[in-house]
Amino acid sequence: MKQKIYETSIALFEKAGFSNTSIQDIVNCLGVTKGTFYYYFQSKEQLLMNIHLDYMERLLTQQHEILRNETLDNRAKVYELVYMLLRNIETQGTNARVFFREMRHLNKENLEFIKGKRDQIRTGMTDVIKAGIKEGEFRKDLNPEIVALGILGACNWSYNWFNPEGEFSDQEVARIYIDMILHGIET
Amino acid sequence: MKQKIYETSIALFEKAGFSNTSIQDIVNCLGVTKGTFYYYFQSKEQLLMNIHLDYMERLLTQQHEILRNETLDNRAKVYELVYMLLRNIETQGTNARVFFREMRHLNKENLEFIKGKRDQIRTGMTDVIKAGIKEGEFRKDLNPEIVALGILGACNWSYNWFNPEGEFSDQEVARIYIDMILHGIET
Amino acid sequence: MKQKIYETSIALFEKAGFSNTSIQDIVNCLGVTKGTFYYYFQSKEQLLMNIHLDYMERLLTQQHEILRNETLDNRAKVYELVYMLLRNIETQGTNARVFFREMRHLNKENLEFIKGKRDQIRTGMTDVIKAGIKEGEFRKDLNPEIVALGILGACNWSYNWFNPEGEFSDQEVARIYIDMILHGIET
Amino acid sequence: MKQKIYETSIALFEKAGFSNTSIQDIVNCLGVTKGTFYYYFQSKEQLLMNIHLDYMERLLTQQHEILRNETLDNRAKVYELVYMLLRNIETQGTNARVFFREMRHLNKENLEFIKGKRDQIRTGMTDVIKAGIKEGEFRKDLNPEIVALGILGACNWSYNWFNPEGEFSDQEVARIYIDMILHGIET
DNA sequence: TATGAATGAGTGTTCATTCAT
DNA sequence: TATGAATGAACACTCATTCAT
Repeated sequence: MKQKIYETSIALFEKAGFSNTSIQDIVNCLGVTKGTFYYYFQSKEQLLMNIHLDYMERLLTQQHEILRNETLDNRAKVYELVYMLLRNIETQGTNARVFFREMRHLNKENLEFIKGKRDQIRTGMTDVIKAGIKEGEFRKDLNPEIVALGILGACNWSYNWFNPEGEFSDQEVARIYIDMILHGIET
Repeated sequence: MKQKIYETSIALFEKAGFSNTSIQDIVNCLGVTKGTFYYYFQSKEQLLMNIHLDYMERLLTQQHEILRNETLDNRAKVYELVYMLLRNIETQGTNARVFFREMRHLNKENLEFIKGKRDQIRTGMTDVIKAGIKEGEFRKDLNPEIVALGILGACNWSYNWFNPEGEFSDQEVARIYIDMILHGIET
Repeated sequence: MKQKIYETSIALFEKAGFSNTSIQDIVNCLGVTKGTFYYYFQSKEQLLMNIHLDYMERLLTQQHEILRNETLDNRAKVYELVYMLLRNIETQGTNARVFFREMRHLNKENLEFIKGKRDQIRTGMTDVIKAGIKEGEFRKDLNPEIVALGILGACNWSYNWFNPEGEFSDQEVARIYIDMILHGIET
Repeated sequence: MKQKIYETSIALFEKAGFSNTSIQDIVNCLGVTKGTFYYYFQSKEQLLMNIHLDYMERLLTQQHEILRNETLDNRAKVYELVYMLLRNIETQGTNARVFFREMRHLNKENLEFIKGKRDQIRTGMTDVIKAGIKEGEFRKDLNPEIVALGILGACNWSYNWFNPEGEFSDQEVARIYIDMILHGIET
């Protein structure tokens, strides 16, 4: 039941937004009553926090795998990170959209916590860029912080438009992005 | 007074979000009463729509200037477009954040309208990429639609982190982005 | 202008009801502003009271004419009274409907006053019935008060259905009513 | 509780009118909160609709009983119908007054529905008159539609003045009305 | 004679949450 | 484990009315 509430909520939050989805909407969808919701979740926000935590946990685990993989050079790591972000947005489109859109409905404390996690993603990317510069793989005249933010922006923004049924798969988009990031678009 | 309500609203919407900002909050800030708000605006949503229209209008006007400027080659146009987007996010940070975050609170009809405008920005960028490919300025082996989305993502995402008081100005960020986009980060 | 406000109000009150018609609605219809309304009328209720007073005044004047006409016997007076009531509902349908429906929106004092006037109509009818009984024109075994209320009910109720464009004119309805009242419907 | 809200509402609607009775007024009367009202009723109007439906249902059931009673001739049926209408106005005075006065506060759809039901009462009466004319019980030179409207008017109007504590009972009024309707008031 | 800005009390309605059962 | 009745605070919005100009 807890799982069912969790999944139904995500689906509804994506469709109508967190604010516009009432507990009543959620339990109506499941044919139970509001009491049931509060048996499993302390509050509406705690449910939202759960969704965020799960999403971040998954991302951080995958990032961790990539970063500690010593068989990859930094070029390959950037590729894997970009692909990982896009893949998660594709395979978990609903969760991803809820994550990116509804973060602001967390209270201050929870928000800080999630922002901290999100920052780990950013610093992970930044560190790879920095390492690549050190190793001579990447140009040293481009600020690694800004470059990382640019790459993350390109990836994260795709939650707005990425369509799994569309012409391009997550892998193809990742390939194009990496090609552009590594070699530029100029002839 | 209309202008004062408009500006106060944007400030509050940014701080707390559209849903979490009540008309009461807005008018309290100004020391007037709710009636006054409704004297100037038909509804809370119409105010939000006004904010969106203004923001898009400004962007589209500036984009138009760039696109029709025949002294610029496509490389220069991409630069100007990137700079324009970042500059607007810097100089109108508050408006920009409200724009990107609260779009979903428009009703269906208004949302479609604004999405149409937003699409003009996207096709503007795409067209420049395509033209650049035709002119031999840009590589022909990278899909222009995806490239455009990548560039816009990198730019737009900056509303999340861009800080006018920070180390880098909009112009510097634009320069780094363009350098990366045109030449890549690889050595 | 006062007259224009007066007439527009009646039209709107009939369409949407007194409560559901705002001063704004009224002045919008005339292309003026609310201040103008309050220049001519002290309050929304005072306007309603004016409408009621006018309607009653007209009715009472006409009733007076009939009652003091010595060339008519009581039978003829009943006919004239019935015809007068129906005619007013026909020719002033809008006013009539506002009168009958919105009386309750007057405050206590005004309501009492109007009810007093309305009672004069009732006692006028009752007195004619009583006189007719005395003169031997009408049966003495029917309570004149109840009979008067029955006749008034039949007439007044017609504001609910009377349609000037319909099959029957006010005069024809009056003739049928009087025939029924005087002779009954039984063979 | 639902029943209590229902009854309290009717009482208040009668006293002050539908528009002038707020949900707050209703729940104050019961010492509960507005939430409770909305737990049982979807809206203020739905409650009004319930009141109307109940009233009409009761009337139509009773009418049905009379019409299908084959032991009654048409004369007797008219009597029973008149008595039924007056009896309901007497015994359910409050409901009746709310019914007659507040019908206009229903929305278009609901209003049409209720008007349809009300029309069944009218056509019921009309049909009896027509049948009576066919059977030779009633005069054939009086239009049955108009006659029916006259009778209904006399009856329905009584919601304005009928007082159960008054000199005359519903039965006595019905007897006088029927006598007048059948035989007329002329000597 | 008319405007237009502003008020303030009120409206119907929503909803996260609680709690006895 | 789940219900269902109830709360109470909040919300967007309306409107008759006032008043300086």
